[in-house]
Amino acid sequence: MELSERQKKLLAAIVERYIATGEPVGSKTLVDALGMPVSPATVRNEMAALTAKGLLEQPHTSAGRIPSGAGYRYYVDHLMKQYDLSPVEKRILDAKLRTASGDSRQVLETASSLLAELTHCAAVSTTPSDASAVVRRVELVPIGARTAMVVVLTSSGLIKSRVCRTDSEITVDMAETFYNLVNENFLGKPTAAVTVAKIQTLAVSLGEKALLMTPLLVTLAQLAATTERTQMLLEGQSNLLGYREYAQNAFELMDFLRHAEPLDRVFSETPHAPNGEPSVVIGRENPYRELQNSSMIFGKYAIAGHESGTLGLIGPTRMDYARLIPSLQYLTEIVGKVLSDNVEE
Amino acid sequence: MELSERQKKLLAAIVERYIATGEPVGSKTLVDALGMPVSPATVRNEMAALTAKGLLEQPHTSAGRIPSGAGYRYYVDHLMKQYDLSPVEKRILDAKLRTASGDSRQVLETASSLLAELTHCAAVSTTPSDASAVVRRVELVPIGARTAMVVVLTSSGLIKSRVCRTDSEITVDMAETFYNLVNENFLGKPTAAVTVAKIQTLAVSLGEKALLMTPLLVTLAQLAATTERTQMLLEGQSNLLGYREYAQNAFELMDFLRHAEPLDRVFSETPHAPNGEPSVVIGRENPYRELQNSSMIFGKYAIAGHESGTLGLIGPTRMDYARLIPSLQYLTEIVGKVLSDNVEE
DNA sequence: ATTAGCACTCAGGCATTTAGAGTGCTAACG
DNA sequence: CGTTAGCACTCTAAATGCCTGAGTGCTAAT
Repeated sequence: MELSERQKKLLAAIVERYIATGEPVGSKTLVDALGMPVSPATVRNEMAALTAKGLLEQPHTSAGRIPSGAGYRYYVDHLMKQYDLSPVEKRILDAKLRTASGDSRQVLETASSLLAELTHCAAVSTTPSDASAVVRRVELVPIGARTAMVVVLTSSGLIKSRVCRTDSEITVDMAETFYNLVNENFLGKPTAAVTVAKIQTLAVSLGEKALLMTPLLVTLAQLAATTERTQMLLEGQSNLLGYREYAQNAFELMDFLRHAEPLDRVFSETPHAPNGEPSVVIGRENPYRELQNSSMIFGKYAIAGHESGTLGLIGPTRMDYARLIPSLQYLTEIVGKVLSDNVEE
Repeated sequence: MELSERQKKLLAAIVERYIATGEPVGSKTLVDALGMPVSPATVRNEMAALTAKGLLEQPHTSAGRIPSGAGYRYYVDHLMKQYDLSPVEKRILDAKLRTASGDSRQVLETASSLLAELTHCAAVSTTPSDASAVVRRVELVPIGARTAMVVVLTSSGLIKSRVCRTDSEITVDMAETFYNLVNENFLGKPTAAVTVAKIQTLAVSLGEKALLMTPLLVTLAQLAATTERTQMLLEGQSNLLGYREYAQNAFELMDFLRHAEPLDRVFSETPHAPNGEPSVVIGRENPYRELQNSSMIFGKYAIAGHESGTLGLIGPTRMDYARLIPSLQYLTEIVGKVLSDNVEE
């Protein structure tokens, strides 16, 4: 797509103005705003050319132009000047995230909240998942006579725990049997290997102890499963209600986002730059009908060098890409850093 | 307020019809629907009387009547016939909640989700808080050389854990010092007594070990604080978008609900029946402007006999009280039961 | 006490008008 | 040739007026 310098300047101006005001922009407004040394008529000619190339569209004849999907795409890819966060803002975000450190879920929750607040969009994050993760450690914490907490620690730094009630008292002997069983069968194995099926075969060899042991082992399997399954956290859906473009179909979108799992498909199908640059999916580029009025920006965060999960945001196509992309990028970076702290050296 | 039998019957019919259709109901519709042995004119007279008593109101002269706040109130207090859940539904709810048992937060999350789904309203729940709770047990779970998980168990059955990183290695010696310190100073004490201030005074007596110990103790204090602080969980906000009455001010309400803390004030200020009956706050009775188009139904769930937290729902004033009140009541009951399981005998 | 009849009110739907913003085209200009 | 002024044209949004139908309150008759 070949554009003259003037056309580029105009396209950028139109996109930015439309993002700011939400109103179609006309030739006159444009000359006034830019202080251009040409007349509205000239601008009109250029706008007609841009429309012919498919970069702009008209809601109706007597309105100004708004960027088309391709228009936003060109803007994002070639014209946009990114506005980074100020050092102060960065430090604030840093601090807020650090206080949540420890529990990965809580880190992601705060990250999503911060992102939503920062961008006035809906923010989504997926819990880290690492197919190559193995079980590094399992602990049994006594809680009561018949209650214990099972703790699983993976090589990717995930720590998950869950309380388990058993039918009989948990004796020292039982605990020992449990640890032995775990050490022999699961430690160092991929988390995917800790399944209920595997446990059933083990139970056979346990004889009479099996009955007492299974609740603990099943809990362990459930925990292992949660480390595998990526969960979606969504924050700030209500931000979207503020935008005119969602006035009509707010309900539809909200309902789609409630069961956010399909988003994962978008995340994985979109080819993304390996250098940590966020991906941008604009309007119609989106595979889901419900999202075709929306844009998404998302990036992978890396725990100890491994890409593990995604942080993203969803907003109207008319979003402030120049500001939001760097914001998202910064947050994925520090989320990765904070979460990497959990991985032992 | 004295009403004739016929007036009661009419009021109930009007409320129920308006709840079902959302349209103002007129005299003709009413006779048709009820198959009453009187003419529309008679009904009109009665309706005029009910309007005079403040139980009905007219959106405008040429429309039918809709119930006023007082009308709903009278209906809820005197006329309504509650529809209990079917045994099948109850069993399903039971089962779904049991699978979440173990973590109290997760129980409340599922309870809220179920409630939201069941009622098509927004559901809110507060984490249990028990001022009389004492620290029953503290455990330190080794995670890595410099990382440990602190687990706190309270007499009210709450289990909270958090990962803590320290500056130096966690030796057996350190762990022992930690346990001694905890046993002597915090075990059996109210959770409110585990404060950073208290820890600082302890640190003095520790001498050189203080520096190593403080991260662990501070984590402990944070955990104790989380057991104290009631958290709010909100689910199903998007359900509200489906109702006509929220079409206008959806954003305002959503925004209010985001920071749900103020709801706690409503919960505590409303006098509630001690026999486990849910409280109902209708429209204007609500202290917050943002909620004056809404009604709330909520009840306290009890853990081992102590009222601990609240389960509630928020929807349009025009909600199906007769069905929702029993639903909420049933859920508070079983949430209480499930959470009570965590309290050791 | 109940009812039929009737005049009255008012929101919502529909067509019409008006104002204004923005366009595309053409002819003139440097 | 690129740029510009001028102008007729298009189309939306807002304003206006009319009409219809649902629903009411009142009155007089049963």
